[in-house]
Amino acid sequence: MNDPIVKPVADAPAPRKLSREFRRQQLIDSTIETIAARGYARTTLTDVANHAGLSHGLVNFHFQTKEKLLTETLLFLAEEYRANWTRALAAADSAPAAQLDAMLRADFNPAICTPAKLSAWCAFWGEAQCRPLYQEHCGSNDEAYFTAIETICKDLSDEGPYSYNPSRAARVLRVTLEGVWLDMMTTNTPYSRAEALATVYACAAAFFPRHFTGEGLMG
Amino acid sequence: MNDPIVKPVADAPAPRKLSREFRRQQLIDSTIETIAARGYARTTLTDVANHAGLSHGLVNFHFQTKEKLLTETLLFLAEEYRANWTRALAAADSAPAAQLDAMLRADFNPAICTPAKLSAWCAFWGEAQCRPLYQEHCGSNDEAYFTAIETICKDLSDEGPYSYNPSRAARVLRVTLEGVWLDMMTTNTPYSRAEALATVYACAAAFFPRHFTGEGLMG
DNA sequence: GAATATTGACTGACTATTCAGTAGGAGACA
DNA sequence: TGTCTCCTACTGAATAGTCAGTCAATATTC
Repeated sequence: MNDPIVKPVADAPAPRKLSREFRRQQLIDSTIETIAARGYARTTLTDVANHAGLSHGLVNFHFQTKEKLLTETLLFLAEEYRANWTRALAAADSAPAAQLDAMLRADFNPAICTPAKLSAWCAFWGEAQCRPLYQEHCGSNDEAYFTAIETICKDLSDEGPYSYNPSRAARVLRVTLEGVWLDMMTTNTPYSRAEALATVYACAAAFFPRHFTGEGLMG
Repeated sequence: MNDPIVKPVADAPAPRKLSREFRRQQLIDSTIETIAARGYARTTLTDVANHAGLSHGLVNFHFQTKEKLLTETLLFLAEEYRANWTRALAAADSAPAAQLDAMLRADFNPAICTPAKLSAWCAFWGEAQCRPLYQEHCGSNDEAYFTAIETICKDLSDEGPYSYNPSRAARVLRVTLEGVWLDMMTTNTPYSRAEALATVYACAAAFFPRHFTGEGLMG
C-alpha cells in the first residue's frame, strides 16, 4: 500500500524536484489508486501522498484543498474517457458499422479500463455530491457521446435497414456498456475484458444482425 | 432535512418509546435518505438521527457502531430487492415469456425503485469496502438471480426457437437493467420509470422478437 | 542568492463512541 | 385506585481519535 509509484532509477537518483505538471499527475494517479483500494469515504490526503512516496503537505501545496484534488481527479478521468472514444472514432473507417464497432471497443481499451479506474469511476458515481459537479463540468461530454452513438445507430439503421427505433437501440447499447463496466467491478468472479466485449457484441448483433455477429463486426 | 419521519397522530401523541424493531427500521430508512442527500462519505450519525427526529446516542444504542448501521442498511436493501423479484416471479404465469416479463418489471416496482434507494445502492456499490461485505452476505442472492434469469431465457429460447446464445441474452438483459438503474441516477434529465422500462423492453424485443415488442409482452 | 519544491510538526474542527442520568411504561401489591 | 419498583428506551455532555489545512524550516535547482 505504501509502495512509492515512482522508483528512483538506479544510477540517476530521482529528482526531488519535478515539474508542476508531473507532480500533479502523479498525485491524481495516486488518488485513483487510493480510492480504488480504500474507498472514497476513507481516502485521506496522507494515504494519497504516501502512495506517491510524498508528504501530505505537498498535496495541499499543489491542489490547495482535498476537494480540488478530488474534482481534478474526476475531471481527469472524464477527459481521458472523452479523448479515448473521440480518438477511436477518428481512427476508424467512416462506415457506420465500423464507427459503432470502434465506439464499443473504445470502452475496453486497456488504458482506460483498468480495475483501479473502474473502481474510481464507480466511487464518483456513488458519491451524491459528485454528480452535480460532474454534470456541470462534463455534462456536455456525455451529450456529445449520446449524440455520437445515436447518430451512428441511425445511419446503421438506414443502411440495414432495420425496423428498431435507432434511438432506443443506441440507448440499450449505451446502458449495456455501462452495466458491463459495473459488472466488472461487482461480480463475484469478475470476467475479463474479452468476455465483457462479447456481451456487448451479443447486444449489437441482436439489434444489427446484418452488421454484427456475437463475435464482432461482420466481414 | 430535519423533519421527523414519524409525525404525532392528532389526538394520540406519538409514543416516546417504540419497539426495538420499529426504531431500527426507522433509523435504516433515515440512513438511506441521508446517504442519498449527503453522500456516503458525508453521512454522520447525527445526520441520520436528526432525520428521524432522534438523538445521535440512540443510533449507537440500537446499532452499536456506525459500521453496523451501514451494514444492516445494505442488507436491508439487498433483502428487499431479493424478496421483490422472488415475489414477482411467484405471482406471474409460469410461461417463460410471462416469467421474464415479471422479472423485468420487478426492478421498476415503485416500492424499491425510489430515487433515495437508487442513490443508496449506487453509494454502496461505489464504496470499495462494501463490495466484499455485499459478496459475503448477498453473493448467493445474486447467484440465484443470475440463475433464474438465465433459466428463463433458455426456456424462452427453446420455445422461440431463437438462435442467440441464451446465456448471453440473459446477461445483456441483466446489465441493461443495471445500466438503466445507473442512468436514472446520473443522467442530466433523469427519465421516468416508464421510459426506463421501454428501454429494457427494446432490448427484450431485440432478443426475443416472437415474444416481446418494444412496448412489452406480446399478446 | 533567488525561486521553488518539499517536509512534517502543529492546530482546529469534526465526529464516533461512551456513559451517567432522565423518563415513560408495565407489572406487583395494597 | 394509588404508589412503588424495575426495565428499557432515550438524551446529550464529555471524551478520544482522526484528519484537512497551515506554516516555518529545509532542500534543491537555476
